Amino acid sequence: MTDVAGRRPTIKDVARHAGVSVSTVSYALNDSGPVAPDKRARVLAAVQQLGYAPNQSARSLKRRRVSSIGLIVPDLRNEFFALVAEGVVEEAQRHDVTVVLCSTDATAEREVYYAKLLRTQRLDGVIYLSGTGVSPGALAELAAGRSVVFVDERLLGIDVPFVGSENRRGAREVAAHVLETGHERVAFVSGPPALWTSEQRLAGYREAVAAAGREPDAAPVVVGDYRRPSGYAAAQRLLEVPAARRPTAILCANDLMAIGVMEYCRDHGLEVPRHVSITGFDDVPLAALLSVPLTTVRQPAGEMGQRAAQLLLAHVAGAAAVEPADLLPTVLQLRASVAPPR
Amino acid sequence: MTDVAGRRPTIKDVARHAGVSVSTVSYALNDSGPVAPDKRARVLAAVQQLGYAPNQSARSLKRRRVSSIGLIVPDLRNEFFALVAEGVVEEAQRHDVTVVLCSTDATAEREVYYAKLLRTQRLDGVIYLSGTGVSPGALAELAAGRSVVFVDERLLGIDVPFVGSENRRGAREVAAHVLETGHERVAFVSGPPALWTSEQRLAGYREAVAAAGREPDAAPVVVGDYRRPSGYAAAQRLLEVPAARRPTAILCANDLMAIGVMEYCRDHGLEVPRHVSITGFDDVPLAALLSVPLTTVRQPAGEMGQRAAQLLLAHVAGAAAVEPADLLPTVLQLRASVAPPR
DNA sequence: TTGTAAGCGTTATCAT
DNA sequence: ATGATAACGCTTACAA
Repeated sequence: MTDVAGRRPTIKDVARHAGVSVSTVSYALNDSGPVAPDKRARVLAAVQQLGYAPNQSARSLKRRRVSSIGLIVPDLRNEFFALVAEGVVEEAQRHDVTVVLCSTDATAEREVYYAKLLRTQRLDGVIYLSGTGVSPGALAELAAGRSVVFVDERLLGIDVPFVGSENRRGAREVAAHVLETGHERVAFVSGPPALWTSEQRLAGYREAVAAAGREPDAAPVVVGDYRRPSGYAAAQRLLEVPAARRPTAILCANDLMAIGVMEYCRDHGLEVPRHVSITGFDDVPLAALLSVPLTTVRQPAGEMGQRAAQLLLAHVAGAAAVEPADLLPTVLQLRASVAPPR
Repeated sequence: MTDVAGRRPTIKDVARHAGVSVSTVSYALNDSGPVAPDKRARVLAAVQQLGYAPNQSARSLKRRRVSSIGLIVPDLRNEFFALVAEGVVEEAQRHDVTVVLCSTDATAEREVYYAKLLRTQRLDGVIYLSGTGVSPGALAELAAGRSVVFVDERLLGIDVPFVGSENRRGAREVAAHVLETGHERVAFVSGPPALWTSEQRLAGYREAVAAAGREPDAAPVVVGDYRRPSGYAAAQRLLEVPAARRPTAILCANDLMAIGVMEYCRDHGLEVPRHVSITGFDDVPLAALLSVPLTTVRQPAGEMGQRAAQLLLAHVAGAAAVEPADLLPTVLQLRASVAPPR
């Protein structure tokens, strides 16, 4: 397959083999210059015979770009992030661009580690799904000069392209739905305070409560962290009170926490939705498959990833330009986990 | 932050700034040669001031390795693969090695595309989770000379390091459990025929059936494809028959198909496990959260990813050597989806 | 149309 | 201990 022993063939080997110069080979392979038909054929044949593949490092060094982008996600085990990642990879593949996967476990430490790493790697761009909301020097630096697109989570104080969905409207709608169903005492389990999505979803919830003319006191908020156990803990705090003060509906800032709440209910003999109605946010595939299918708000996860990649690649690879993207629409998913109280 | 306008600082800039030669800078930064303490300090200061970060393309070109590995997965939306991916990324991070994510949607076409791509990229190695079992030229070529580790799915006819679990024993155990529970008419929904895991799990099932002294006829097999809809379809075929011939237990070659079977049951008024017992394979996190928690076989997904990365990096980066890895143990997870018949 | 040669930014060899 | 300098393999003026 190769004809040179030991090392992989280089463009020089191909040139020699085809009896042409290296530039001709390069021209032929990249369509970057005129090449006589017969020489082109000889080049292609030589490439075939030698099993030649250009060295990307050399190419990147010369071209000053690496044809790959970074993808920073908090945790692939959260289906929402997995869906976004699939969207990104699919779009990147269309442009023969490679995706470097960085999973941070939602820790600031690892987010910073990767921000630095990606800077060193001189990637063409980065798609950033923050799990912490922290915006320390390293991240600002990452964004500086480099092409970065934030997805899902928006970092304040940095002016960077962003792809997200209508968190606020989604939250308002699902809350309004619950209130219209007749619930008097509702509660909200929010995400981590520093995050834009947390803030937006909470705001939507409060708007709905206000629009329904309820006292804010009748709509308490417990702080969670978007993970399942925090939903469980929140349920404990909310439900271990005298029945008269117990909320009849618990709205959660994401599906994972809603599942945590459901687990608590199951463990403590509370039926959903008979005793407690529950809602989530994201509509992960799992949501519809739960013991009690979860009423939630769908974010177009795959599309978000895809659009982010389009946006980035438009900057980077001169791909077709894309609208700077407003907030993508969310869709209310009505399922069995919400019913009138009592 | 940078002092040269427009372009990013190079090692030359650092050298000039620190008043030393480029080789000294290189020595200082890589601990690859002797450097006087004061000069080292000056170099570090210059690096800091200029915000210098070495150009990876140049470094890779020179070093002849890129410090990154490829990860080919069928689909991150399958939690099992997401878990493996997390394991890989975590281990890679420990060695400052970057992971290039390739998601193939379990199509041979995309598997081949990525196999070629990774070859061109001259990655240091590839971790390969096949979703098709195809082993055409491109893949063999990928494996040739390159460091490749297969995970979960083993490709026959190629001698390559492999990390997997005891599929056969796991399947045998769960099947034995179901049979011991008293089921007379059982059925199996297998994975795609070409895959090693399919074949192993089917073999385990058959062993258990034989060990229980049952006629093979009393234990039919329906072919699925490891995806949810194929489980649904299989259930339809198995359950739309006269009650007397209907299996009382359906064993599935993975969790996703088991979920599909459950959906069918839900849609057709069949209670699990009262009318039908169901089992899966993988133990994805979702399995325990289903309306009826699923009896299944746990594969140590994260650990598999981690070990694969260790194995690969030992080859590649001279990391600590690792045992060539036998099959990792599986663990039977007994849950509510199995009960005695009737 | 084709070839020669000058970089791209590192690393590492070899003098000093 | 330090510094020139020659690769690494490719792209792309520029020359022929």
